[in-house]
Amino acid sequence: MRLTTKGRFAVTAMIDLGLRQDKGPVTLSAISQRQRISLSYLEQLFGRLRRHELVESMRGPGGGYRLARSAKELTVADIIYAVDEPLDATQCGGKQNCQDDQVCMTHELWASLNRHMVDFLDSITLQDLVDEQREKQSLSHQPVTRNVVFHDDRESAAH
Amino acid sequence: MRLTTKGRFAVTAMIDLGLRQDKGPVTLSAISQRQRISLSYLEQLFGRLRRHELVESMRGPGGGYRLARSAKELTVADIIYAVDEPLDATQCGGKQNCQDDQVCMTHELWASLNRHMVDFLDSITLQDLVDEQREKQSLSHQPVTRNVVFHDDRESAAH
DNA sequence: AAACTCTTGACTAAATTGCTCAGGAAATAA
DNA sequence: TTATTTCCTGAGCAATTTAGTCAAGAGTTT
Repeated sequence: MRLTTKGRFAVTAMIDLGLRQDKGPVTLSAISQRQRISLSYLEQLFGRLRRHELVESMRGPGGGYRLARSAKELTVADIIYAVDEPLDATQCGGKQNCQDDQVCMTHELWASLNRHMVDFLDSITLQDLVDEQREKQSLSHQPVTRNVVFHDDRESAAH
Repeated sequence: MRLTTKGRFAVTAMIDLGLRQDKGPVTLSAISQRQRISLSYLEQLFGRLRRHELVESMRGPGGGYRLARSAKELTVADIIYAVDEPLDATQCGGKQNCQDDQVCMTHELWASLNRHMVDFLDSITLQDLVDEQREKQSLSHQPVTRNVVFHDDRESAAH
């Protein structure tokens, strides 16, 4: 399980889609404008999301993308795996050049943390994130900046 | 919060250190051999870990590294932040080129998922991982491969 | 002095990120 | 049929990151 900005772009776009798909298919150019992600990059990401059957596409005017399943049955882990592809994490990658116990231990260390991560990200559904987002929007129409705490404490401590 | 193989190397190395530091300082070359991570790369990683005061170093024969605090007070998030540095995640990075609500929404989407991740990784201590590892080693001295399930189901489905 | 270990910095090949650009292919509307 | 809209594909690319190598040094111990 790898977590980079690529996966984040995908999750962001999927939340946008989840928030709006009730009014029919959502075009990539709309998502591009709202979320400030380049159209071409979105096309790449949605190509993968489609091939992994997380979204469905419709061409032509009035077309766009729709979720292929209910947002409740779509987890963050699903999305990240769709765009972030394989990654075997361990050096020996399950293959059997794993000759002594020590390499297997490295193997095990990884697998362990990885399992934690996957379990966690698999427990968050797209619906959760959509709901969270709807709540925030209905609560305040003031600048949302107040909510954006982030991990600034850590970062300012680092520098 | 970014999660790449770099962070994993660091966590692996720290678990190795946690498992062995009771017998005195642990050298990087020992970790390098056990975990199959290049010595030079470990040197880079431990430079950061030391500067963030997660580990202490001792030079000369018999020297090596030791945890700077108890493994209970060291979380996975600490380690990952130490080696993976800043990363502002949002496009506007807290700065005020965030002119309309829409950019702020992207902002908010990120911050939200990020908070989930940080909370989670902050809840796992190095001690947790060390204990888990000790348990596994004492349980079986058979090849550990059985435990390594990973996400193969997902990957084989993809290809 | 010799051996050991950390420490720093310069450099590098390969991969990944986040695009641009150029063309198609399918669906709809005129 | 033609124009328009949208998805779809692939090539290419600059910047950054990854995971190293190599070389020289600085502090400790024997």
